[in-house]
Amino acid sequence: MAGNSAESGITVASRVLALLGSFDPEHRALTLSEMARRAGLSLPTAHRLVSELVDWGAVVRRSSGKYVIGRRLWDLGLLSPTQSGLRQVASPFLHDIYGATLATVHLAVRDELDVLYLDRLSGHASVPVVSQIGSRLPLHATGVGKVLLAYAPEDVQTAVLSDLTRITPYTITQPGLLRDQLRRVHREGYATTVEEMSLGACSVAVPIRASNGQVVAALGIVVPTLKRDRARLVAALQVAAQGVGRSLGV
Amino acid sequence: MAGNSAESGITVASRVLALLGSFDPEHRALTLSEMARRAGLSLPTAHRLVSELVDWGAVVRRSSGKYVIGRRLWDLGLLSPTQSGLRQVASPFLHDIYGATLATVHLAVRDELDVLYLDRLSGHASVPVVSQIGSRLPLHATGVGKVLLAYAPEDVQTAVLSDLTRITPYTITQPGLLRDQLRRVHREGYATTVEEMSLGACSVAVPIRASNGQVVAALGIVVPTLKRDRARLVAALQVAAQGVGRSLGV
DNA sequence: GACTTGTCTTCCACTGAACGAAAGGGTCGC
DNA sequence: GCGACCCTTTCGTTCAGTGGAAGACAAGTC
Repeated sequence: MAGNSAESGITVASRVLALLGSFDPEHRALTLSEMARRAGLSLPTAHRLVSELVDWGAVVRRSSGKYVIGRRLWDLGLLSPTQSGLRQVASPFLHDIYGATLATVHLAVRDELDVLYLDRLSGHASVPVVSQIGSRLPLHATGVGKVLLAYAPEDVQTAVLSDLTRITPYTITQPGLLRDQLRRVHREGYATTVEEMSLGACSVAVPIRASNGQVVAALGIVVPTLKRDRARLVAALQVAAQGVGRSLGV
Repeated sequence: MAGNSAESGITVASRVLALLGSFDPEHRALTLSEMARRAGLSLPTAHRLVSELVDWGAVVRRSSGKYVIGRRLWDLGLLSPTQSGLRQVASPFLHDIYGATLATVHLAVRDELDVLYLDRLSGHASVPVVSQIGSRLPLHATGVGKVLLAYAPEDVQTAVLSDLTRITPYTITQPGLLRDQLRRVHREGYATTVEEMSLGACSVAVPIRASNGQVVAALGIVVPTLKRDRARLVAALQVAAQGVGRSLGV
């Protein structure tokens, strides 16, 4: 998880970015002192920079004593063409799947050694899942992750296989076993997990291919149990994935 | 639309922000020179700052010769608690509405003198609409806009009413007429538009109230025509809006 | 009441990071 | 060949940014 920053970087820009980087999904609201500490800056410096971020157009905002990410950054992020473009194209197909399965539906891409969730669609009665839009989870313990890993470059695969953290008792931690599964993903065109990420949740996922055949994302669902209807779920997913791929242009 | 920047601000932070601000929904991919020009910076300065943004964790990214907003900024923006929190709570209810109406569904808040779209949900066969998640539209020409305007402070209302830009031949540009409609929103609990934003599109919208009664957002749908079933649409929206409000906590 | 511990904010003298002019390369199209 | 775009690098000057120290306020604790 997390964990870059690294290189000192004595530039102002890097300090600004360090300040913004002090926010993460578990720390969405921070006091000035917390931000300064997490960013490794002196308090006066943090104060000045944060004030500029506030004065400008709501990049960060004060909310009941703490600082939070503001609207301006929210909509700036939405301009990211790859994330938002894919999301927008895929959106109607996600609803199709949701309509057909009533399961939690995920659209995800690989970001380095993690799954990055681009979209999540869940109803009132869906299985509780840990994923959130914008959050990252390990590649080896999720359905979409296994798909993305199966089509990832060799060096990514070896890197992931060399560090299979256990999350539940059912998480696959043996490299050989996982490699077998990845091969099967290639053969059968879909991946599954059974309580490997969270107890009581199973998942099925398929790749989304651009017109050139390249796997650019994955589409998956989370269900309470993988009963007999696995074939039906896979079929629904594949129809949607092909639809997304065709709409992608590239 | 748009349009702050204003105050020069000779600080580095402001330059970084100016560079990021050179992106907008119509300019999602820019060359270095374009960014420098739009941000009012010299080319070497822009080059250095942008390089830092790239070197750090993909705040911006090069994509086929141009620069685009990167993943890091995308997920930073998603940490914004107000936007994402509301979105997440409302999401299942949006699907309910979609299921009941098959129309394009909108979740929006007011941002200064504009509607800011937090979420949009549309199917394959929905009416084409201009809104995008993260985009802004005028308050006076959209269904959700009228709702948000009706519950906005007096000074916001007068500001908006004093500048009613015409968008289609049916856009309401007479302050008196719009004020009447706003009063009706209070009375009847919903707002409508008929081709006021784009030809061939009508809309219905209702307010979302937090537990304290405050209107915090609006929920709306876009349909081809407002036939007899207006009452049914309003009912579906109100059920969902109450559901969101109850789930909101505050 | 005074004392601790936590916020955030302001001041100010020193210094080194950021600036832009100018020049070096790359790649198009004509 | 030329011109018109891009992007990148170098380098000396200068001014913006830095952190120590101290002030201001609020919430506990004794």
